[in-house]
Amino acid sequence: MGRTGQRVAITMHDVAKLAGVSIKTVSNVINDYPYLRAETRQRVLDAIDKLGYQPNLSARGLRSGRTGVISLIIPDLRNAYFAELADSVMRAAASDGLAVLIQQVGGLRAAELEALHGPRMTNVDGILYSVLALDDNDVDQLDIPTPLVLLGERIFNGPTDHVTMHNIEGVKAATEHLLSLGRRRLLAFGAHPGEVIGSAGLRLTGYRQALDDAGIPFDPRRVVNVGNWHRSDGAAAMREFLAKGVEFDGVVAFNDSIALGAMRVMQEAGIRIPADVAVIGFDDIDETRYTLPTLSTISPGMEEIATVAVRFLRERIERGARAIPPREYLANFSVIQRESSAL
Amino acid sequence: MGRTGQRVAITMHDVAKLAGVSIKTVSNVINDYPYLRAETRQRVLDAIDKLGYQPNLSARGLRSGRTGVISLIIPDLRNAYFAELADSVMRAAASDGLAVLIQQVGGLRAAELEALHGPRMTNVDGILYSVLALDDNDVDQLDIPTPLVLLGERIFNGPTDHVTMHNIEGVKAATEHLLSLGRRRLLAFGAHPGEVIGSAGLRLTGYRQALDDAGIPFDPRRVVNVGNWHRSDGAAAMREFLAKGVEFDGVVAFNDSIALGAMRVMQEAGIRIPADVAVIGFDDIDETRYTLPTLSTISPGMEEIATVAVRFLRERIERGARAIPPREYLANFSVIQRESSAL
DNA sequence: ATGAAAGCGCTAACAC
DNA sequence: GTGTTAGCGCTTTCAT
Repeated sequence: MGRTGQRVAITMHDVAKLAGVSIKTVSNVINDYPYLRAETRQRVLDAIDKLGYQPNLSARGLRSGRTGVISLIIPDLRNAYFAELADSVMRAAASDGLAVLIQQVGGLRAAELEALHGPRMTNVDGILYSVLALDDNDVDQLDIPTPLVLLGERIFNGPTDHVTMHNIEGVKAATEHLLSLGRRRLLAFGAHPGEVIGSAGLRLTGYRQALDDAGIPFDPRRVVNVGNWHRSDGAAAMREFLAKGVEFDGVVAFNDSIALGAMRVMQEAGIRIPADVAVIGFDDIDETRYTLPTLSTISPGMEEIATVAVRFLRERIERGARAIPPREYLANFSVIQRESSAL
Repeated sequence: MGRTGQRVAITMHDVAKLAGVSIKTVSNVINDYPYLRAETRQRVLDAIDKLGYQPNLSARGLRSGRTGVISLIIPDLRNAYFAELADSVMRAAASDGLAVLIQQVGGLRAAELEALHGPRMTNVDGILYSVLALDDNDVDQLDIPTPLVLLGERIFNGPTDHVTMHNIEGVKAATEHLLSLGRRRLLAFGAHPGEVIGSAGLRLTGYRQALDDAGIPFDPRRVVNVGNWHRSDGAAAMREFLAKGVEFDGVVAFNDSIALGAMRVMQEAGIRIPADVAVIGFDDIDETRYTLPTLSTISPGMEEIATVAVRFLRERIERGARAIPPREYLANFSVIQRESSAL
């Protein structure tokens, strides 16, 4: 069959014959083997050019065990956060000559396991896995032969590298920012009941720490659960919360999307932002710069996360999946003040 | 070397030995060959299970010429439109058992050509190509052995399938919608000077047709160029346009992102939407449902585009890249009226 | 209904 | 510096 979808493919053999050398020499040229006569190399290069030869990546992958492809497991590209993460990862990977196979798993446990253990992993050099459905109890599931780097907050102390953000410190800083504006009745917006180790759990901890440090009593009525973290979920949760009549003058939202959904609902209800309620989000997705008002947020250092994650993965690919002890990396964050928390 | 990154891999041989059958029988089981004794099949299945065998996709790809991977060439995932397109394509592909390798080319000509002609294409069964940098003059570049389906507007009458949207009719309907509100001084927002065949050119044509049909003279001062179609470009273009002092009471934006950027700038300038200026966009990206005001738009039938494009590509993969004459498919669109063009 | 054997295109030992 | 050869793990004739 030969090259995908085509009946006849040009192989190294054809190039070798045309250049009057052996197939090994062609391989040497392609792989930049240094000890080649310049004239030989040029003859091979000419032949490659003339025939339009392209190396067959499946064959190379089979023989060498390297495909030049890494897989990125994420819940959902419609979530702006993950779309931006994917973009950053692809840029970082591209500069290492790696292609990225994105696997959307929609937060489904079975799909995440399939992506980790299914046959597709025989075809990629490594996996970047943004954990959502698995948690600390599933650490065993991460013991796979393929080089693996974890993103996200659900699993710490796994058998491999983990690159993530300062969740607690970031939300603590966000909360302190609203406190510094004189706001005292702050919503923790985006909690997941009972969760401790996921993003929602950590961020709630950051919120509580900031209140504690400021000597402000924690009021559980001001903890608002938001199941998923899409805009629509934030809107729905805020609608429901407003119906309860609990007073508040600030919103610490656990991500930007739900902050924007909530902001929209508050504005419908005649609440002025930031005059009546100050709002801060988390993620610094692009659209926070263009909403009305623009949204203050925590920039979690996504570019840094992507770069480091790809570097860690490349190191594991090159030196062996288990050759490096597990590493933990936390990217730097910063508070971005915009109109939604202006003075 | 064996399975990626691991020194020892379990192969069909191991399974065959354990099950006491030949390697061919194992292959038959895996590929659902029907004429197998149930008992044999079960014995093989048990052995697969026991050993944790996974077929090596590189080997299968080399031998069969099928990798089960298609590539999606798009400019940029940070653009919500393409993120949503990628999501839709991946869902459609997943239901056919295909994985998707996303290649971000950033609208760069060299990168698009590389994605079409580079070695990576030997590793995928087919390519979905959202054209941005190439145009009608590059039709020859599309003559590749890999099955190919085009998306977007830059190239018509190529040698292969083309799945796209009703650009002219969609913007015409958008324009008519604002006209039906009594608005007469409408901006065509997002033009590309001199472009005819791209999205911007087609959409401008739709705008002009609607004006012509309504007997309203075309005023070139109300055609606003916007280079890229990101939010920030829309904001910048609107800022510049407002400085000119040309009056207007409606904006027909050529995509949602620039509409949102422009809306934000108009609101800063004290313009009320829709009271002073009605706005309609194009694409129906998710966030148009949550902005203030929500954005009226044209829904271009993206789900349909993704489904049909994947189906066309699958047909070409199965029957041969050149076995089917070129097809053209236009998805259905609809006008979505929201607050930005409320009465 | 199952087995034997060839070979997809490449890389990597090992010669020379 | 360059050529020969084996073999990665699978699918696919061809036998039986």
